[in-house]
Amino acid sequence: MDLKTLSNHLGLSKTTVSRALNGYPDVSLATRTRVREAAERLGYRPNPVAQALQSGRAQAIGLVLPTGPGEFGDPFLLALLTGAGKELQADGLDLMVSAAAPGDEELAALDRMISKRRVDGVIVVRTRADDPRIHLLLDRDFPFVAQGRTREPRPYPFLDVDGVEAFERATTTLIELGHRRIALIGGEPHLAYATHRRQGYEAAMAAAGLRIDPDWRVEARQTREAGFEAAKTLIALRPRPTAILCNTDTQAVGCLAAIAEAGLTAGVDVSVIGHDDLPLASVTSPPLATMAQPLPELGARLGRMMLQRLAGKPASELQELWTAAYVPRASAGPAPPDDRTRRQPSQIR
Amino acid sequence: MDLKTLSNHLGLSKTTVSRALNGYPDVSLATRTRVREAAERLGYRPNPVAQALQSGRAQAIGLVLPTGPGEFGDPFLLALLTGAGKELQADGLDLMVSAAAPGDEELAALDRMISKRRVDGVIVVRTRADDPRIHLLLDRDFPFVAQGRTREPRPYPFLDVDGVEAFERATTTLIELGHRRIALIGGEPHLAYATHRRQGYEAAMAAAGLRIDPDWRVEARQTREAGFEAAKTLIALRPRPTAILCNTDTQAVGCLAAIAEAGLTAGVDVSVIGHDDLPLASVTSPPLATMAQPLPELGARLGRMMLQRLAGKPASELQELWTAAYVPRASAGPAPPDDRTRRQPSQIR
DNA sequence: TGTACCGACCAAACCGGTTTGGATCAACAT
DNA sequence: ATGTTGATCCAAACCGGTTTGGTCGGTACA
Repeated sequence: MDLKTLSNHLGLSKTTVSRALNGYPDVSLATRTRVREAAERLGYRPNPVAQALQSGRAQAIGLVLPTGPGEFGDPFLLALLTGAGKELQADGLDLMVSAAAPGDEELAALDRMISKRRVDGVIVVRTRADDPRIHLLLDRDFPFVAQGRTREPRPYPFLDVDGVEAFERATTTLIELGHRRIALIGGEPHLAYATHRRQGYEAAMAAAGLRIDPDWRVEARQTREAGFEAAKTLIALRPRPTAILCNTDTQAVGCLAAIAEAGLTAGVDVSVIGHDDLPLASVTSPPLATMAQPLPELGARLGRMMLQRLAGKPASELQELWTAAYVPRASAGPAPPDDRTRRQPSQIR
Repeated sequence: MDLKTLSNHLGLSKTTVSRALNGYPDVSLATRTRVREAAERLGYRPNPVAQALQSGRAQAIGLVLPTGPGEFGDPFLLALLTGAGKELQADGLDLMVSAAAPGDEELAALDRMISKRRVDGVIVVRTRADDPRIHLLLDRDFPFVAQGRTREPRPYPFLDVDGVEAFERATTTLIELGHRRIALIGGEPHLAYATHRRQGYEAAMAAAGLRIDPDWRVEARQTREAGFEAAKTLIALRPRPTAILCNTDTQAVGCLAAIAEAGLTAGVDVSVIGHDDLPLASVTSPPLATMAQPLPELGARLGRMMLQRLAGKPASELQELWTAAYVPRASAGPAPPDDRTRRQPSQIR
């Protein structure tokens, strides 16, 4: 059922039928309702491909999934995608997904998407500190929204969860539990959020007047294995840190394994806090305390921001910073008593 | 840079340039190469929307993600999506993703996709025993491939991992470890794979001459909580089952928690085997033995099957059954000795 | 010399919508 | 009687490609 068939059927021109369906006022109300009823009854659906050709808009948003070896099957991304997809769908936009490993492959996928004009905008996920995707999109003046911030000075729309604040709070939480020797397994510095979280940790330590031993601050990749190795090094230090903050839950899981292997108990001898609240965080032993992001809501908001961007809202008004929630679990407990006494001798005397 | 500009630039007609680029033989070789070089140099890219309108093919494949409350952020789906996406991309097809909860919403999403003709084919994931999506697609004669089988009698393309074989093997493995009282936490019967896995369990028990106590076979939803509750019931039985097979890892994780709560040790007092090899399976305590599916390969194969289907290959030649791999981990250990002796008294005397 | 055929190229139609720039006609004003 | 105006409706152009059904000049064959 196409427009021509429908208009013949009604004894009207294509033009009038089209305008009637789109609610133009130069079609009489009577005709308008007659056309709409016939369209409904005959199950007429405008061909979106033809509409796209005419309007120049593809009615679709692109999303390139970074699926590197380490990031395989990340629940984080799927949740984001779901949230954004539903929001876009409500406005008749489809979601076009392409999977590519970070780096050239990913940039090529992005380039293909936008130069083929199959999408009207792009959602960039897992922004990196110096992100070539952001450069590409800004250079081409192509509409996009980013999940996360970069060092890019030009304004662009983003939605981020405040990593500084999150790790400030995680660190403060540990300090309030009596910890003084708090270590950090940070992420690789090219990841924007890794840098932010490190800054939050440093700020909270400084605010509490606690010195950070250089040995306490290590960098590791976002894998379980890297977390395991980094934690082993930290545990071997003397005096041993009583708490370890991990850049992500994935690392934290490796960290828990290292603690167990050393014959120590996580949450008792050494406390651990991660970030992301991945599904596995609640099933580790002990369950992992972590900073949670409201993933479906983040995705939904990204979708809505994309719509607003396409509607012409300036980038500078589309920049939001959300706050992570602390999820207390058994891996974060009070500092071991001997440690407390050593650091607070006045209370003993 | 569109076709008209390019042809003006070359002093040729749109027709000739189009035919040159598409390699028609009624354009002289000289002209053909000249056109191709100019197109390359000027960065001409045919507008896929215009091509889609003309050809009637959308150059995209649809995929509806079932994202119900319980299945939020399933790594399984993302891996599948990635594998399929890469394969399709190689053939110039994009992947259009829509997220919807199983049920009416999901069917509506599917209906929208195909009646809008925005996709040339559909990949159906997580097939259910009596799947309305399959009915819809077969009724409309719309090309698709399914991940998993249903009770549908009409032939259609599918790629499935043999659940019967997988749980036969899991059961046999437990029997070889000395277990005799083996219980099953099955999935809801409307899930095709749940039924298959149950059949495999029953077949292996029968083949070993072992009776299945009716109490040992319970059904539970695909959640951690349901697995926890089901396992609690099983553990309370006397004599207690020495091994529990779980329909999915998600349930198995709950099962492990129930075992720990009862003061028992998984892999020693009660062995557990799951299915799927989710990332979290390797970090539970103890690590979870499970049956693994080669997810990226499954996705890639689904993508290639879709291409073959579009190329006209008959459905009956696009039906594959793959085999899951057993991943031994500490949650599956030898049967407790007292149990063995009771069941094999001849060796004691 | 006529005509059949072939290689190389092209104008126009087409895909299915939307937009542009009228056309038609009744009511109203001058 | 003559414009003017406003309410309706429509033919044709357009979006950017592909396909159809040619044209045109030259060579081969009878």
